[in-house]
Amino acid sequence: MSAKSLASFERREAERADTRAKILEAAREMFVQQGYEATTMRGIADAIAYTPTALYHHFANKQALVAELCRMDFDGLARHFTAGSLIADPLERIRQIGLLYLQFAVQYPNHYKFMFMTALPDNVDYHTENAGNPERDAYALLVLSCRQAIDQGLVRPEFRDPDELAQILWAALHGLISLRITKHDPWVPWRDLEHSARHAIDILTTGIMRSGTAGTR
Amino acid sequence: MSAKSLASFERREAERADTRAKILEAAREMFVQQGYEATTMRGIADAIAYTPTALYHHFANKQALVAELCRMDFDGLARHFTAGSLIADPLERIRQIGLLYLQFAVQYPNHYKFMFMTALPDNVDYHTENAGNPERDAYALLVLSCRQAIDQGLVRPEFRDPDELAQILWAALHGLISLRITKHDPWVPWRDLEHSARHAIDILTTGIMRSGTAGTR
DNA sequence: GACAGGATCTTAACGTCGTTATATCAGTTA
DNA sequence: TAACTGATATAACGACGTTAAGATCCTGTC
Repeated sequence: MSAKSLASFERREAERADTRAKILEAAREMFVQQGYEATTMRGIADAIAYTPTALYHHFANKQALVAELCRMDFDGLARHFTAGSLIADPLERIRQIGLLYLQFAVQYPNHYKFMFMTALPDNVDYHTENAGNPERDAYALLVLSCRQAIDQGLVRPEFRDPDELAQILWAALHGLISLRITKHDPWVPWRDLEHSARHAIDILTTGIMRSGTAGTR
Repeated sequence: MSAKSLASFERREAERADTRAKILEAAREMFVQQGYEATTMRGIADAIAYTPTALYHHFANKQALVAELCRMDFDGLARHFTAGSLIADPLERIRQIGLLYLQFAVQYPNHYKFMFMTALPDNVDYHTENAGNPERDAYALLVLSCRQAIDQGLVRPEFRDPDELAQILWAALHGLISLRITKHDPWVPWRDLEHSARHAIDILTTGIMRSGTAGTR
């Protein structure tokens, strides 16, 4: 392969990456504004002046496209958390993680909906190589904080399992967020989300703490 | 209108109600087994040997059909709770409501998914006249229990709002349930649902209680 | 008993979706 | 220049929710 051919090969590859990025960008915008179901392959193609078929040369199908967006969003969430990973006190850090999580959900509700409220088929694998790394995986960060809280004797002895603890804490906030996203009826007189979330975090950390521990906040 | 015509009129009405019930029954079964999206009007029609068009003479569209099922399921949930409404102590009753809620979700996961994890368009109204009645509306029962707990001085003074309290409690369990329904990946090492739910209820009630109150369970 | 009216159901179709088999067309390579 | 390769387009398939137009059958009236 000549030097020239190498250069053109690289150029072609760059072009390919470019249209791929354009597809993702258009898909992200449509998805964020209209949600998963309302976003169609035809619509994405229209937005960037391609035919629907062209998308299938860059992504196997709609799910693969959407899995790629998902991957990027999980990375974004992890980055959203790095600021909070510095606080030393585990319980205080858990509180901060909760508030950052809420902030992410409020800021990007459709991303949130897609990341945590959409069941993807089993064959779709959107996990990065960062799984388990607390600096790149938000769940791992939460588990780590729980483990430290347990190890430092801050937690009631009934709750020795950091994963279970992390799941309970996560679920409490996810429940508040997802119920509001899903059920916007007048049936339930919803209270202010951030206010409720702060109270929930307060209740949970208090309920977890070994009685006599300082920091009722 | 003669006596005979009245009788036949009633018979026709009964027949109509009968096919309507058949549609609902088939729809429920398909929905419970395959979920909302996978259940098609054509499929329901096939199951009861009608054409898809026939369904539209009984329900305006798929959403209306599904709203009717929803209405019935909310009634079922409320009935699921009447057994638990008898316990006198409010906090203990809240614990029992939580466990019954979990039991319902485990027993009818697709009903649950449909009732609490599916966003219906705003124009769909599936609320019965029972809204607000603690004996027929599960949310109202939970709010009532929270209000009684507050009134009896069992709750920390920060949490005076029974609706907010009810929403936090509900959300904590809903989060556990819905995350497991949605995210069945290997990314998170999920713990046993019932075990986690019992711990969550324990954490929440402890976190809510005015310190010094008896019944740490 | 014949006949109009209305309710119930069917036939056939429309427009949408995700997806794919086939064709086209450009740039690269030989 | 001719073959090759990869990106894009055309046209179509089958499935979906839904609907317009007709068929069928029972009812009540004359």
